[in-house]
Amino acid sequence: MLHEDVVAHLRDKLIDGVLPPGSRVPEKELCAELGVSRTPLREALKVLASEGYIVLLPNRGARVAKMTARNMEELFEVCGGMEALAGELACHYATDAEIAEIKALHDRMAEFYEARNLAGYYPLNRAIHEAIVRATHNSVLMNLYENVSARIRRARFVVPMPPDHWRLAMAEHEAILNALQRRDAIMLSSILKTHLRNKSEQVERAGFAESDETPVPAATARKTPAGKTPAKKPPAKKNQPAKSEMERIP
Amino acid sequence: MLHEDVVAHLRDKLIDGVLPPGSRVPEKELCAELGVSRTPLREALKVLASEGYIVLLPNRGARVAKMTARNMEELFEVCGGMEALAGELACHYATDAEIAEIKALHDRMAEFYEARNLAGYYPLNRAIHEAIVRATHNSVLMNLYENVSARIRRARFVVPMPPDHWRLAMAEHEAILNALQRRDAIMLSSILKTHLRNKSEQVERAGFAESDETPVPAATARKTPAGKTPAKKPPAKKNQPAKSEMERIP
DNA sequence: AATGGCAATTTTGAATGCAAAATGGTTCAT
DNA sequence: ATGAACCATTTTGCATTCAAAATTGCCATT
Repeated sequence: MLHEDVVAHLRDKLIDGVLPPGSRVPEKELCAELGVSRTPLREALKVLASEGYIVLLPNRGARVAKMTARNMEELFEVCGGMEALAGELACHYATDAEIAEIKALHDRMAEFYEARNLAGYYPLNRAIHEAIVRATHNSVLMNLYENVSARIRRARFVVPMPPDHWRLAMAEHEAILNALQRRDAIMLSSILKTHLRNKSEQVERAGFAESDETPVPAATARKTPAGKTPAKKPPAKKNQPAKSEMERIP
Repeated sequence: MLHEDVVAHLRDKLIDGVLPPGSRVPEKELCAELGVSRTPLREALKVLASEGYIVLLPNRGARVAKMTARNMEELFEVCGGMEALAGELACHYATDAEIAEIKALHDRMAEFYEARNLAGYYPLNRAIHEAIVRATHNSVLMNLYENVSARIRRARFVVPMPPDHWRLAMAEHEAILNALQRRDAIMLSSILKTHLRNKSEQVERAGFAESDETPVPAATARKTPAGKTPAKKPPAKKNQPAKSEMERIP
């Protein structure tokens, strides 16, 4: 299964930001790196484009999809809707065992919160949300959620976590678990949507100005940016919507 | 843009049921039919697989995704969640012009309802739902909705429309328009979810038992577009190799 | 020096070719 | 007769090749 491997590998690279938003996707170098020919690689690019990670420009190759503030907003809106739906469905369809499992995850996460261990907290937070989605027993929703949440995850490197936000998030998680245990669909749905909106606002406040205009030129091993030594651009473009670089999509 | 053409063409074929669920996707014949080589066709298959229309079996080619009752249920659940979200967002983001446009569509649809013209009614019904989603100004949601609703549309050939169901649907649409005009997000969201659930139940009642086990074989040029009247189960086995085709998905 | 045009190179998109796997049919042993 | 094993054919997956488009570099002209 070479094809799926290539898709998975590239998707991870895109989620992890190894290939920076706005940059070109260098077919040749990726072929060399993965040890495959262009055929399976191009197939993978088509798939990743349909998943929203990259954009295909006819006769001009692929570029990594940018993360604009608006785009993140959209993703959060959709993700919030999905989580709300997941909560509602989970209240109907989750088994007691699944709810117990989620409680276990929650308790472990709470311990990390008490210890103020963010690195331990994050994975469990994610695991809980994924477990809720799984508990819907709705594979269509699982797939779409995986896509949307992964696209959001691309932005995770810019989120700080102020103490009061963290406290609020933890309180919301208490309410989430509580509503799920009572199988209160309306309540769980509502809390999850609020939870996501808070996260969205927090991310928005953290700001995307920088990723809006990465002047990143070409490619993979960018030891030395060949193009135009962007080094000192940041202050200049702050207020401008900055379509300067990437918007060459005529 | 040859690649996109191939994807679009095949997707239409899949939505329209020209390639029946469960059947093999004959690469060679589609190449001949579309006048392209296998390379762009296979790229298209990968994309369609990621969109959920077909299933790729390693070293065994592609098969058209089946529509089981459970799968339809899942799609309707997700679609309902999306429409509810769309209604909510549309109340916030729609322009007055967009709402006016939706009202215009609604009024035209109402006329077809009065005339009991189902063929005229359906496209407008769909146009209204799409317009609501567009009015969210959320392109992520638009893309996902397009995918989910198209996958549901594959099942449309089995839905009858009893008079009282139609009356109920029309009443719901009145309420939808009303809530949207008042920008009552909660209400609109709720009505849309109910509206979809009703449609889902109606479709479920119509039944999918048949498509759960379509003995349909290879399927290249199906002149008879998969009418819901196979009616000839006995001879079906005779005409086709039958078993060697379908159930080899271990 | 800056701009415009032209040729060389690179990159993209699709067709073809080739090895491995699966499928189908036949033969042969039980 | 059943079915296990073998070989021929088809199909699949990927690599390679080829033509067209875009990008780049160079030079001439202003």
